[in-house]
Amino acid sequence: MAVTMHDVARLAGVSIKTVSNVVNDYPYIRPQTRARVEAAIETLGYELNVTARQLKQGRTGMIGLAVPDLRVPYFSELAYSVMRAAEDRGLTLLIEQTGPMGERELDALRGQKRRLTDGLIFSPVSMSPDDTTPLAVTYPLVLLGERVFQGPVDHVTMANVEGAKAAASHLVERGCRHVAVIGAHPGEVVGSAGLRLKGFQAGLTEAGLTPDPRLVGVAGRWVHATGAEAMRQVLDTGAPVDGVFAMNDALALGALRELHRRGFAVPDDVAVVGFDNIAQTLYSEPPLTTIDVSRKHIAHEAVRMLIERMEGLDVAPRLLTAPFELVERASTARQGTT
Amino acid sequence: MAVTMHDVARLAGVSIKTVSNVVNDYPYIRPQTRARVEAAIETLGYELNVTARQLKQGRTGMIGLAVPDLRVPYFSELAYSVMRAAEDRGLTLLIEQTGPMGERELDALRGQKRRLTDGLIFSPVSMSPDDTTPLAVTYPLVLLGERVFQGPVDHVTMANVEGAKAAASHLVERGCRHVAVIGAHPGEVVGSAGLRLKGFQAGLTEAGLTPDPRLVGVAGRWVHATGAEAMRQVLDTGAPVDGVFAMNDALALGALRELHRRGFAVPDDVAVVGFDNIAQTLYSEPPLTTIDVSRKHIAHEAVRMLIERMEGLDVAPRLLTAPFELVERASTARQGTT
DNA sequence: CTGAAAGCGCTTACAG
DNA sequence: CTGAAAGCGCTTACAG
Repeated sequence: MAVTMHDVARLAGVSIKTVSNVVNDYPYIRPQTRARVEAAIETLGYELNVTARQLKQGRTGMIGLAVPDLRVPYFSELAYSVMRAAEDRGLTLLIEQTGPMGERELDALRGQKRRLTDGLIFSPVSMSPDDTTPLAVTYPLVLLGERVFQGPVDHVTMANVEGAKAAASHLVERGCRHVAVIGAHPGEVVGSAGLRLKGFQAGLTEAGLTPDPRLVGVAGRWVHATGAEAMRQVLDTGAPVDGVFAMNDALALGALRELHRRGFAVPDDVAVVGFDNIAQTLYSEPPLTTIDVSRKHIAHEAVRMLIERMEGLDVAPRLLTAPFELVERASTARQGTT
Repeated sequence: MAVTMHDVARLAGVSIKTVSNVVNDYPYIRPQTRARVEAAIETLGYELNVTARQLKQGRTGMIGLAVPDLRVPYFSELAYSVMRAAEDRGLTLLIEQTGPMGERELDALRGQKRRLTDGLIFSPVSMSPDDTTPLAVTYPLVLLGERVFQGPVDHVTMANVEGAKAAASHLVERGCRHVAVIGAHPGEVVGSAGLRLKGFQAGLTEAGLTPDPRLVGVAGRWVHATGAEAMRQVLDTGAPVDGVFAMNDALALGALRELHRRGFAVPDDVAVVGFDNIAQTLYSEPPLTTIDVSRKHIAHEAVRMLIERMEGLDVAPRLLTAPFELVERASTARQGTT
């Protein structure tokens, strides 16, 4: 078997309590005792058995992050940020995938992995605001992302309405008069699609423009392919288009591709704004203006709230809204400034 | 405290051994005993304590995957594939980041997380083939990726030379005569940069072309920005260019951008081939021809080899080379076929 | 500042 | 098919 504290204690001539004290940086240890123990650890190549500590302490030091699909840049970048935030707080992050459509969300919520973590940060896709009962769990849980739940848990969301409104305003200020929106989910009002549509239309209305129903492109999933398809449908209506707000960057990149295919110049013929500020928007042709919702901020706050719950904080569910920022790039540059 | 096996045993009127048997699907249990135990589990809401099992069994059921940076699409797609492969074998994957330049590779190799996993799949970036001593570890380890190590461990690599050669041949067959390569690391011969350069030049030579030193673009890191920069430098030499092989897709997308900026049409003026087949190559403008090295295959084989080592297989270090495939898209379409 | 000892909740030979 | 019991390797009051 492996070297244990008992072996170290024996060699150092102390009790295992003292070894434990040294390993855990307990302060009041006589320097020479500490030195003897450390020498013994070195000699034997002792390493703490984390599992035994976990069993005794009733904690694992791990937290879970459940996202739909790591292949989607938004989620891999989110995972990056949450992992960094967790490390900053001395926690290990266990990433789990719930499937592109959230097929395995219930597994994540109540599966055996929950016994491996002290809490969960959960980014839902398929859960309906109508049925929040699966969220009534007995462990610390923080919800992430775009849906608004009245549920019994803490929640970090983003400025969907305000961000979309800023995108619309930016396009109008730039001179656009026929602004399409890509990514709508007809009938959905409390999810990110509904909120971003609402903000977008508010931005147009405030500028004195009337939203044109022909310029609303529907896209169920928010990926490149559906963005191109929705752009195609909008253009096929024959309505004039000189600006596009896509509800996320993947849709925007798909729309960009369809615009190119049809011979539209971006930004001179059509200006485009996305949402999320994923890394590849820096390198699209042209680089994409987008709404940054600060994943770093979201990650940091989510970890902070989760730790508070893990430490026993007992207050009503909290809702935090991360700030946004419009990042201007070439896809909305004014003519002649490209 | 939580409900334990003892509580279940008491309620069901059996010993905890029997409860354990039921929980672990031990076959020979009298049906009515099993039913009583299952009823008790249901009544009490019992859940197995995974940590206690881990301590007793000396295994955690987790394996680690150490990659540099989840924000890089190649690695997030790799993580996706490895997680799926691990799940297929009943293992939980713990993803770790070693930093964009591999700053924390040694931590991953010998840090405390290694006590949380039964083995490690490690994708190194900064480790030198000259010093493989950090790889002489006491736990099951499988190396992933592009460097060739003579080290003491199993290794899954990809067809770097052959894939690059196929890319070069494809460009030549298509009619290119002035083919640039992007991503070279001067002086490096056994890493992926060296191998892909070698394969590329072999492809040209075999076709009777002479590699032009002005057409070798150096790029330390392989990201969009350095790809654009390397493309710029190659074009600035004034040498004619009608084809580009980029050593990975990120470089290719950066090069694509620089070509657009300068007014080159792709593929009509310059054809471009990348390497890796990351998802966004499907949606670039134009979609990118690239070398697919089958992350799914790599992931599956790496997990398989690791499990064999975890089960005690004691043979000499093995080297597996994943197959490749040239994926043709519009960035190398012949004139008139776009 | 340090020691002796209980116990976290399982699994697993060993018996029967 | 099932039970009694040891023990995985720690942490932690409790004493001193």
